[in-house]
Amino acid sequence: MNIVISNQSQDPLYLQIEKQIKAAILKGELKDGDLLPSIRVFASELNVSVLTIRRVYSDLENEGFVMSQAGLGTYIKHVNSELLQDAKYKVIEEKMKEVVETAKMLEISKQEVDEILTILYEEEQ
Amino acid sequence: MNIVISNQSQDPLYLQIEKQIKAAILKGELKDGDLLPSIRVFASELNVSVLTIRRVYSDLENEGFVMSQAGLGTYIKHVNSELLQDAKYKVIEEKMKEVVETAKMLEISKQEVDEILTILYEEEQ
Amino acid sequence: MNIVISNQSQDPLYLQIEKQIKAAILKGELKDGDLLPSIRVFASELNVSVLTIRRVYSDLENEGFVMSQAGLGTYIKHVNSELLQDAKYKVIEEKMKEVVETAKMLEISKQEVDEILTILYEEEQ
Amino acid sequence: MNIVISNQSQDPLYLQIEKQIKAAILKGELKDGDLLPSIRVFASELNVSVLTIRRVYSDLENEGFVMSQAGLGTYIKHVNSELLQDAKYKVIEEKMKEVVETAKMLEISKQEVDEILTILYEEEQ
DNA sequence: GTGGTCTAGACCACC
DNA sequence: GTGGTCTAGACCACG
Repeated sequence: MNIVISNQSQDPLYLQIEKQIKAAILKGELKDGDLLPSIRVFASELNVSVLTIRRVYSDLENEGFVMSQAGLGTYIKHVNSELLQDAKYKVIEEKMKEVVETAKMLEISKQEVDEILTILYEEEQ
Repeated sequence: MNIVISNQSQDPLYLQIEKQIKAAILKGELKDGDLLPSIRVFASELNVSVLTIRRVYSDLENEGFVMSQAGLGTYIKHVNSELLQDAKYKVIEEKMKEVVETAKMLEISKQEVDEILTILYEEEQ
Repeated sequence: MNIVISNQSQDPLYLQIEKQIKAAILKGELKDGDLLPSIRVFASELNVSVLTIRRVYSDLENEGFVMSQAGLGTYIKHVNSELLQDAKYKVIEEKMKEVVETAKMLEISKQEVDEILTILYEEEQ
Repeated sequence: MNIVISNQSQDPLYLQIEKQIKAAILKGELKDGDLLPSIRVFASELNVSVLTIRRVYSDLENEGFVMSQAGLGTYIKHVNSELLQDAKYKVIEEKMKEVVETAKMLEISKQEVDEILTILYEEEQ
C-alpha cells in the first residue's frame, strides 16, 4: 500500500491517511485479515506523529473498517464484496448529489456539467 | 433574501453566509446596486457577532462581489454576465473535482460516474 | 469649475472635493478673490451632505487656500504665482519620493520605473 | 526580519505589517519554506492583538505569499521568479498611478515629471 | 504547542 | 446612522 501525504492538501494529515486506507480497502488492495503496520512503525514510515496514526486507527475502528487488539495489532475487518461495491457507489453518489443540487440551483444544464466532468476526468490520470 | 445558518454545518458561520449571498447574486436574486443590510442589523438578524458579518462583507469585497463604503453601506457590485457565467462554472468545477478525485481513487470508470450524474439530474426535475 | 465625485474612488467624498478645488487653484482656474458657492448650494449641486462641504471649506481654510467670513461666503486667498509653481512641484516630488524609495528597496532600475511612468502617462488623458 | 509599526502611520497596523513582510519576501530576505513566528509570539513581540496578526497571515495566505496549517505554523510559499517580478512591478505601478493622476490634474508635463524622477533616483545612490 | 473561528465590546472616520 | 480597525478574551481542531 502506498500512502502519500502532502502539506499542500486542504485535508489534515489524519484525514488524508484515513481516506487512502479506506480507498485501499474499497479497491480490494487491503483484504479481510490483513495486518496494518504498528502505530510506531507506520508513524515513522510516514514521518508523522504517533498521535496522528493513533487517531487514524481509532477512527477506522469506529467506522468498522478495522479491528485493534492490544498486543496483537490492527487488522482489516471482513466486508462483504457486494456491500463493498455498493459502498463505492454510495460514496460517489453522495458527493455527486451536492454537485447536481448546486448546478440546478444555478441553472446550469446537464450538458454543461457533463463537459466539466469530462474535462476533469481526462486530466492527469 | 433568506439566509439559513446552522452550527451543525462543517462550514464556519462566515462561510455559510458568504456562500448563500454569492448564490443569491449568481442566481440573480441580488442585483447590481442592491443594498445589503448594515453589519449591525444583519448580525442581530442572524444572531451572530458583528465581526462575523464584517468578515463576510470584507471577503465578498475582496472577491469583487460587493462594495462597502463607510457611512453609506454595502452594495452589490456590477458583474458582467461573462464573469458571472465563469463564476458559476468555477463553483461546479470545484465540487466536481472532489467527485472525480474520489472516483479515480476507487477506480470507478467515467461511464459509471456519468450514469450516476444522469440519474441524479433526472430526479425531481 | 468642474467637480467630479465617484463612489468608486478610494478617497472619501470630502477628500475628492478638496483635491479638485486645490488642483483648480494650483492650475489657476480659481484665483485670488474668487467666490466659492455657498455650502448649501454647493452641497445640492454635488448631491452630497452639507456637512461634507462644511468640512471641505474648513479644511481648505486651515490649509490657507480659502477664507470664510460669516454672512459673506468663502473666498479664494491670494497665492504668489512663484509659490504656486513651487507648490505644484512639491506635491509631485512628495509622491514621487515614495515611488523611488520603494523602487530602490525592491531593486528596480530607473529604466524600468521610467517605462511604467511612460505607459501610465499615455493612458486615457 | 525587522518589523516597525507606528500608530502615527496612515495605514492600519495590519497593513503596515503586511507591507513589510511582503517587502521582505520580494527582496528575498524571506524565502521559500521559511517559518514565520507563531501568531501569539509575533503578536506579543509587536505588542498587538493576536487577531491583528491572524489577519495579516490570513491576508498573505489569500494573496498566495504564505501557507498556514493548524498545528504546524505559517510558512513562506514558493513564488516563481516571474510572478515575483510581476508583483514588484505591480507595487510600483500602483504608486506611480497616483503620481501621474496628480500630475495630469495639475497640468504638469511628462518631461517635468521625468526630471523629478531622475533627480530623485540619483540622490543617495 | 500551532492556526481557525467566534464573541462582546470599543473607538474611529465618514455621511 | 454607516463601515474600518482593534482589543482581550474564549473554544476548537490539529500535531
